[in-house]
Amino acid sequence: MQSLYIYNSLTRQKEKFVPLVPGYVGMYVCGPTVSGESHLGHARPYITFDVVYRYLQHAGYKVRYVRNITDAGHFEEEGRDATDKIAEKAQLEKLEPMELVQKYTNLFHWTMEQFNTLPPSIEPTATGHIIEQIAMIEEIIKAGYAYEVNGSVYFDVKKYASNYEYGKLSGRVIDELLTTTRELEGQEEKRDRADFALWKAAAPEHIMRWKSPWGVGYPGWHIECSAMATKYLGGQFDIHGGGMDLLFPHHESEIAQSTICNHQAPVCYWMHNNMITINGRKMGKSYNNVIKLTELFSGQHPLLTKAFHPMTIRFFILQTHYSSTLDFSNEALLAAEKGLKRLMDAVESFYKIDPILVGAKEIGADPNLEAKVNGWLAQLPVLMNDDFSTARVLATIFELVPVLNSIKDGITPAGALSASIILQTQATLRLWLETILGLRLVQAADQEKLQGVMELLIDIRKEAKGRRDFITSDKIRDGLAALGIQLKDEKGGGMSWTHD
RNA sequence: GGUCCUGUGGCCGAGUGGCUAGGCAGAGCUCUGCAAAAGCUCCUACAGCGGUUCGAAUCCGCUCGGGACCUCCA
Repeated sequence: MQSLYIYNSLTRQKEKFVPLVPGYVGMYVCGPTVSGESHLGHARPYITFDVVYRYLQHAGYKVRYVRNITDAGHFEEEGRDATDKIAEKAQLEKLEPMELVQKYTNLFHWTMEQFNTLPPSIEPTATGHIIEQIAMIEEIIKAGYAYEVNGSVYFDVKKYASNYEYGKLSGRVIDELLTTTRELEGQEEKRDRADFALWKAAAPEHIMRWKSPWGVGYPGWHIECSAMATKYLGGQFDIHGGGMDLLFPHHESEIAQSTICNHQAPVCYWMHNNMITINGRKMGKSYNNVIKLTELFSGQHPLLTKAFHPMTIRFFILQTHYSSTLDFSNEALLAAEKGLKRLMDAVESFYKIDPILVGAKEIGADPNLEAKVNGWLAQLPVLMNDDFSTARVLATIFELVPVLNSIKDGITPAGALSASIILQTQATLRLWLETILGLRLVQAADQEKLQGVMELLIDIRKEAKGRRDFITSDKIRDGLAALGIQLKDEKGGGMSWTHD
């Protein structure tokens, strides 16, 4: 297998992927904050890194994939209102904080299943790692890179920057950060405006609170990822993923914290997915333009004309390279839906072809076509190794679609391809579409009864057509169409069907 | 204001200096009781202006447009 190249945000170039320990990969991806429902934008990193996870496994690596659940809550804005986001919402909904967190965690898991993403190896929660976070903060203080004020602890960015590179990942210039004139409230405690909180003292009414060496409070914004990544992946690990919007300050600060505690740069390859936009603007809370995933699945949103299947969304996302912005629109989703259906229909009927039954020989009759097919199949790993180019992988698979359909329809003679190439193509398509890209083909296992019913109806329709009783045959076809099942006459009198 | 990304045909989107991306939509043809599906064919674009080069969507510069981050954000 050729080498995998990954675009590393840290070095701003594609680099050959070499794991720290041969055969093993440690990967950390920033997970959801479970204080509310996930929207389309959140789906992108989880699907992107699901494919990365799948591909690394396919490449033979034993991967430990860690994706956290942020359930301790981030702060609306430093000091403006020391209310934990989760605590605030909980009061509105009259729920216990942990009850709220559980509700949205469950919903998140359900959504991930809909998308057919594999569960991570470890899914640690922030609240379950308060001890580790406190220990890490203590270490940073001991090392002299943090200071305590009134029960809160802040990271000393200026000091860190004098010995290490702060801003390397995000391209920030430390002096600019230090001299920015913009005023934020509640900064009095900090020695410098670029400093960030490691631990915050909790106001009396604050619901989520833990005891610490500095008094009762709650962990700061960035420390959970450093603590959990270190615990499960070690002081240095291979891949860290997340959205581009986390580059600064979140990941930059994560590097700083971990570097102090572990005495090395924590991550070898930083990967960042780009944003999903809507009308050219980032989809995000702050812009008030989000479409929740449940709205997408149900079609209940003013911008949507119908419900969209999770696989359509997965396909839609994979049709673009993860590092490009992806513009959402109802129209774009409709196009993705149609394309996916055409692809899957072609592939599914091709899977049913038995090379022996169709009379394929050991040597194909059309060497040209064979060469083309082989060429496309061989191209797939090459494209994927080029920084996970799922868009080009899909485009290449689409090249095969006319060939597959034409074999199915008997337009291309059965023996054009050799039996072994037919088998190999079937296996390769399954591998890429299902195992690597995670596009689930068959809807459900309850298809058996439906299959039987359909065979019966097809029999009746064939008989009717035989007597040129088109009233009956059309009734069957139209009736099924009304139920969302499309019956298609094929050459030679056969019939096949698909449904939405 | 600072840092960075980006501008591709009706729409979405790949594109490593030279060879057709692909999808959706549209047009024609074939097949067909009709239909649907499918196959074949057509639609060949790279914001603008300069420059480098035998040759640029692809490199450089400028102009114009769009966006992201700098604050919670996938």
